[in-house]
Order: sequence, then C-alpha cells, then structure tokens
Amino acid sequence: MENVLDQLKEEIKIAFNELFNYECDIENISIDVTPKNFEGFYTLVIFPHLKSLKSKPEDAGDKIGKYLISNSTVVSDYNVVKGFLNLDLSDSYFKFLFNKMKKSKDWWKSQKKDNEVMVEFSSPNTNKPLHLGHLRNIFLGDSVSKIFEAYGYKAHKVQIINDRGIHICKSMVAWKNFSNGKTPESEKIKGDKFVGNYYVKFETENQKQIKKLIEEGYSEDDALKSTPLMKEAINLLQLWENKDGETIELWNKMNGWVYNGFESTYKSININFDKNYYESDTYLLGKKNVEKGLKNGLFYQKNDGSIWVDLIDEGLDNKILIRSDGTSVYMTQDIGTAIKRFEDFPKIEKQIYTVGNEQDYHFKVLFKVLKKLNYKWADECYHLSYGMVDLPDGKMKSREGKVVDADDLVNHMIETAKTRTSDLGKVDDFDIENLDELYRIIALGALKYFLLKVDPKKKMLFNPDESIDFNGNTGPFIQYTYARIKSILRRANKLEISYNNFDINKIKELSIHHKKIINHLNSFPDIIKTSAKTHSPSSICQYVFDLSKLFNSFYQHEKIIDGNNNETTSFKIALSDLTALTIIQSLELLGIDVPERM
RNA sequence: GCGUUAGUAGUUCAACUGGAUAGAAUAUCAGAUUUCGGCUCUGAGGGUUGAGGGUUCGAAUCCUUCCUAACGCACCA
Repeated sequence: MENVLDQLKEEIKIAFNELFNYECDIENISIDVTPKNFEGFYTLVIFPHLKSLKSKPEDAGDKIGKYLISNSTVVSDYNVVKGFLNLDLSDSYFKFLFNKMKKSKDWWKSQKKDNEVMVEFSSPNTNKPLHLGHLRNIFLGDSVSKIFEAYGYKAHKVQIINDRGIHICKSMVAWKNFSNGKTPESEKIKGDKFVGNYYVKFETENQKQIKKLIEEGYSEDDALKSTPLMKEAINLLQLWENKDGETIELWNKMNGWVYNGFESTYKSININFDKNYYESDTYLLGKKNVEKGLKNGLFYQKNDGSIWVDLIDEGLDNKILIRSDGTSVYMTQDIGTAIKRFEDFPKIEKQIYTVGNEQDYHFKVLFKVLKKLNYKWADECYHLSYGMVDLPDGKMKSREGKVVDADDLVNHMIETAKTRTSDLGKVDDFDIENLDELYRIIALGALKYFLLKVDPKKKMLFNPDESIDFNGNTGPFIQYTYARIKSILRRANKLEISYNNFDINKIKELSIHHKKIINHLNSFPDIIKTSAKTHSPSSICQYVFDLSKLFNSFYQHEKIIDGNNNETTSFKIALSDLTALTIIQSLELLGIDVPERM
C-alpha cells in the first residue's frame, strides 16, 4: 500500500493479461490523478491500449473495473467515462495513510541528501531603496530555498551586492555637492532612502547641466559625457579604483547607510541571508579568470585591448568581457562571484540565480563562459527568471519615480490588516503587543501569498485593491482556516476529548470529505518535489489553498465535535489537527506565519 | 530589423508537461448555515484557449504562418 500507483499499475498489468491476453509493459500504463469534476481518485487512460485490447474503450474499462474490484486490495469502486476508468479507493487504504501520517511528525519531508544548493536573491543596487519588484524576487528566492530544504538539500541563501561602479559614485558626488553634511541620523530617514535621494538629485541636476550644454552648442552625445557632475563622477570612480583614502572612506560611509536601511526592510519582512557577496570583492577574481581564458585561447583580444568571447557557434553572440581600458563589466564580476561561491562551498550541487527575465540573455552567456572556462558545475547553474510586476496604470519605471516602495507597501498592508481585523472585533481581548504582531502576520501573509501564487516565469499584475483582499485565494483565507481549526482543538481540549489514541479501525465508514482530505494531505511530498524541480512556489500556494477549501467544506458538512465522544469524534478532531499542521508546514515553505487566533 | 518569452471566462490566475465536459478566485445572481469562529458552505450564468493551417485515437499544450504585447540585441548594471 505504500505506493498505490505502482500497485495499481501492477494489478492492471495482470488484468490486461488475464482478461485480454495482452502483455503490457508497466511503463506504458499511465495513471493520472482524477480531475476534480469526476468521481474517483486515480484514472487509467485506456486509449493507448485499444489496439491490443481489441474492444471498445467503454467495454474494456468496465471489464477491468470489475476485475479490480474483486482482485485488488485497494480499489473499492469504479466508473467509466469514454476511455477513462476512474478508480475509487477503499477505506482501509485511507486509514493506512492516515495512520502513517499521524505516526511521524516528519512524514512529509524528503530524505536528507548529502548535497547543497545555493540560492541568490534580492541583490539590490546600493543607490535605490527596495521596491515591489524586489519583493517578488526576495519572496521567490526565500521560498525556493525553503522548498529545497524540505526536499532534503541544505540551502545557502546569499545575495550579491552591487556596491561598486559609476552609480554609487553619482550618489557620492551629489552628497558632496548638495548635502551640507547631512546624514540619515540628522534627517531622521532610512539610510537607503537617504542615499537614494542623492542619486535622484544627481540625475535631476545633471539633466539641467546637459540641457545647458546643448544650448551652448554641444551635441547630445558629447553633452552626456561632459557635464561637470558627470566628469566628477567618472573621476571619483577612478579615484576609487586607485584606492584613494578619502574616496574609500566616503564610499564606506554611504554604503553603510544603505545597508542599515536594507537591514531594517529585511527585518520587517522576516528575511535573512546566510552570506553576502560584494561585487567589490569578486570582480578581480573575474578579471583573473578572463585573462587566464585569453591565454588559453578561449577568448580573443581586439586591437584596442578589449577582451571578447565568441559564442556564435553556440547560437549566441560576441560579448565583451573586459573593456579596452582594462576595467571590468558586469559579466566580469559575475564570473568571479560564481567561482568564489563554489570555492567557498564545495558541496553545493547547484546554484540558483533569482533575477528578472530582462537578464535572460546575460545568464545564457554567463553559463556558457563558465563552461568554456572548464568549470564542470556550469551545467548546474540555473537562472530562476521571473516576470515583471506590472501596475494597473502602466509599468513601474524607477527612472520616472513610478515605483511602489517596499516599506510603504508593507506599512499599507499592516494598516489594512488592522482595519479589517478590528472591524470583526474577535480579538478585542488581545493586548497591544500581540495585536501588532497579529497585524504584521496577516499583512505579510497577504503580500507574500499574492506575489508567490503566480508562476514565477510569468509577468504579473499587482492590483493594490486585490492584494489587500482577504477573501478567496489569499493568504489570510488560509490563515483563517488554520485559526479556526485551532479554535476547535482548544475546545476539544477543554472538553477533554482525547484524539491522540484511538483505534481508527473501529470507524465504520469514512465520508468522502475524510477521504479527499487524507488523499490531499498525502500528496504533500509530491508537491514539494515538483515545486523544487520547477523552482516554483506557486504549486505550494495552490496546494495549501485547495487543502483549506477541502477542510472548510468538511467543516460545513460535518459537525466535528459532535457530542458523541466516540472513535469518530476523535478521528475528525485528529484529522483537523493534521490539516492544521500541514497548513503550517506549507505556509512555512512560503515564508508565511500563522496566528493561533485572528 | 533580429532574438527570447508570453497571449486562456468581465478581471486576476490554474490546467499534474499530449488526455475527459478547459478549472479556481473575484464580480454578478440564487440559496444554506446564524450551534465547533459568517474572513464559511452549496449552486447558476459567464470560453471558438489571439487568428489560420498542420501532426494523431486525442492539442491550451507539439510544428508552421500571421497578429499583439513585454523584454533583450551597449566598452550600462
């Protein structure tokens, strides 16, 4: 009974043979999960075997169904629709599953594997505060690493911080020119917002200077490079690369402000990393490898000194790896970072990059280059590419300032949770501290679920009105189902109804609700597996939502604490308990907490 | 121009990777329960899966030609 699918296939193989004298390989027998709108749990598709069966699909299905009822240990009933044989399974099978799940707390976890994975996510620029797009990225990466943990891997959560380059120099120039020594402390704003403001300041002031130059007769291209501000920024980058003391000091100070700001955002959404990588630490290693590759004839050098890779044979393009002035590009540091990570963690089997789909091409190139450099793990690098988050009134454009700020959004969600919850008046006896925690749990549950339920690779629409909806396919709906079960369990305990030790075999008949819930619970490990293989938390969302709906339907149709206090009562309570545990575990994979009451 | 990805109820998303009558949620309408928590449950309407052609027992899914959209094609990151 441990694996019904295999068992059913074996039994069907025998049925084919005995009824139709048809030898069929077990691999050719396909059994699917029966769709919701049909009766049964598993379905045999008969069409592929028609030629060998030499009879109409309906007749064959009928014969096999009859045969299975009398010969199978798990099939209790069947129905045939066209060429599909739907099988109902026996109570004893579901009782067996129930006992198995009840016995071990970790029944749903995969066996520990010796290998590890690394998941990179978030990876912000140090000149911009986090926004809605980052949130999708962060929740995805965080969830995927948790899913891999449940699947048996050790997962390292890391981020790469783009702490170097012309962008941060622009912020530094603006601060030097326009701040009069102001600091986040003196202005009482978050460090990332503070620095971000100077980046914007640079852009607006620089635009004015460009305009002025064009009026003085510069061409547009020349004007872009010739403004006093831009010249100062370029100069600062050179000073930085030459490790000029004063420049490095300012750079450290401003990055420090930004990191403090990020840290407080991460804290507010319950996110942490095992290790940070900094571009400034890895770009030199990248350069070294590119030069090594050049020496080995893997890359080529143009007359101006720039170094390129030719990927035309692989269906890609020529791509620059090092500029003619010897400075590195984005690709260079990514090469260095990848190598460094496999040095730091020799046991990682694969590396997952959570980065938006506008960089699909970049990662194709990166993996090919690593492969050329003869790193065999290059094949195990995976770009977890996700679609943009669109807003109802058009796209987010950070340059136009049309962004949804992460901190603002979280606060807005918390406010909404507060209004909704206090309207219901069920938690009036909570003290302030618990209330604040409750609002936070609900708000983050709504937000994370909303962003995770869509298949990562697809773009998604963020509708603020719908994201704060707490009905239907939402995080709070699932949290509510959990809280409601806990309420039942509290009552059971108060009434001293024991539900840990009872003999399930004394129950005469399981209802369809019981069977469906047990069957659904049992599929949890499979869902985790596909979720890990497809790098997609959305299947976990679908799973836990369906579980909640199944439970609510059960709850509505059957009274759980029914006054009988017999084996069936205990079983129904225990089934509720098991459902609650599975809801917790599923939501944990999504990074979502649950409240005991709400 | 070239390349990549996508296009599914009014709207937001599914569809176990080629299986049935394409499912949920939401909105709308009709009902149930007001007893363990009404953020619950049951039902109805709503679709030529962007369009055409092909492959086969069978296509939203694979191939092909169009149409539309996003992204990419920098000595930017």
